[in-house]
Amino acid sequence: MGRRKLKIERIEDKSSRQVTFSKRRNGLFKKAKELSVLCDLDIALIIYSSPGKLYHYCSTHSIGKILQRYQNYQAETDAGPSTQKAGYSRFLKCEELLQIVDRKLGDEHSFDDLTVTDFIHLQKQFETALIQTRETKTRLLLNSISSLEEKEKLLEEENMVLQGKIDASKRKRAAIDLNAIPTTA
Amino acid sequence: MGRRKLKIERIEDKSSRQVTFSKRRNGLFKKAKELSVLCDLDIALIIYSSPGKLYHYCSTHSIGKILQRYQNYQAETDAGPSTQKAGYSRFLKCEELLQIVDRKLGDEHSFDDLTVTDFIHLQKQFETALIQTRETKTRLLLNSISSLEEKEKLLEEENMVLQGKIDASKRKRAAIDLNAIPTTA
DNA sequence: AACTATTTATAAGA
DNA sequence: TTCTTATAAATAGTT
Repeated sequence: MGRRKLKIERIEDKSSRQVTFSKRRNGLFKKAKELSVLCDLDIALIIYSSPGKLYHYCSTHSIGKILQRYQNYQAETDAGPSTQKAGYSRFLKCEELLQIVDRKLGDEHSFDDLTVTDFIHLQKQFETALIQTRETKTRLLLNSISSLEEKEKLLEEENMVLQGKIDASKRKRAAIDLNAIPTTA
Repeated sequence: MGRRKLKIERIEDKSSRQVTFSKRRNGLFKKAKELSVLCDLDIALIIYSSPGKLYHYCSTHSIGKILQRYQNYQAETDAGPSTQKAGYSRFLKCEELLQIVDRKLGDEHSFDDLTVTDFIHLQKQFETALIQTRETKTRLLLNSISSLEEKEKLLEEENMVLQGKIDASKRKRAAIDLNAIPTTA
């Protein structure tokens, strides 16, 4: 649609490629939005432009719903008990993290009106939270181990002392025995 | 564009909504593909349809590149040393997991020609791997703790026995003392 | 950034 | 669903 029919192949001229990108990108976003409104569904559209720039459109449904649908999709494509188990535990983790992040976000955001950028940040927070959770758990377990090791050390020292007492006691008793029992040989 | 101008609002009639979805979805995918070819860029388009169905289009670039760009984007939007650290460790984690999954996939896939579906499965594998790693580490730590607890128990029992010996020894010595020292009072 | 000749997408009908 | 077709919308090349 234009003065001429355009062959669908890479536009070599840089400036006309840029112009076409600008025009068609707007058109694509508009179409995506129209489809999401007309048919009442969630659409995510991400464009990675060459210098690392990122353009995106996301229909304004809650992140929670999108996550949930994604989960459902995963559950659908899952097969076998082990993967289902893993999916389930991942889901719980996400729910926990959602609650944590929700608290952190506080009243600044309504949590039902987030963009893809927010989602990216949210995901980063999830991952950070996951790492921190993992590290905290590991630290606690390691603390538990080192306190047990300390306890072990103390018990061993106590054992040594007790053994020492026993030895001393034996020696004393031997000495007493020597005094108490008259030599007959 | 059609016989009449259509208001952009939710189509209430289910069957005409379905027809419109089918038509416009194809149009949107076509437009996305054209844009990605004309302007030589990566596009991901995901549509979450109501019954949990998922439609997607993804320009055929390598998952590795998309991941990398995503990483770059995250690094760009990062601020502060703590978040950067977290991002870094996450990146390493991904690299490790990529290697693991790469080995698993073997020669079946060329790893440079994956679709969004593959990406979803890959991500699931990442998450499963992460969970398994975490669970294995936790199990090892818990085993370590329980073996230490067992050791502690044995030492405590040994302590008891030694204490018993000491007590017995004391009693004996008291008895011997009574015998050895003549009563003068 | 606007314009406009054309092409393309698609709404309604069959 | 698929095809047809009148019409709306998008956009290529131009200014």
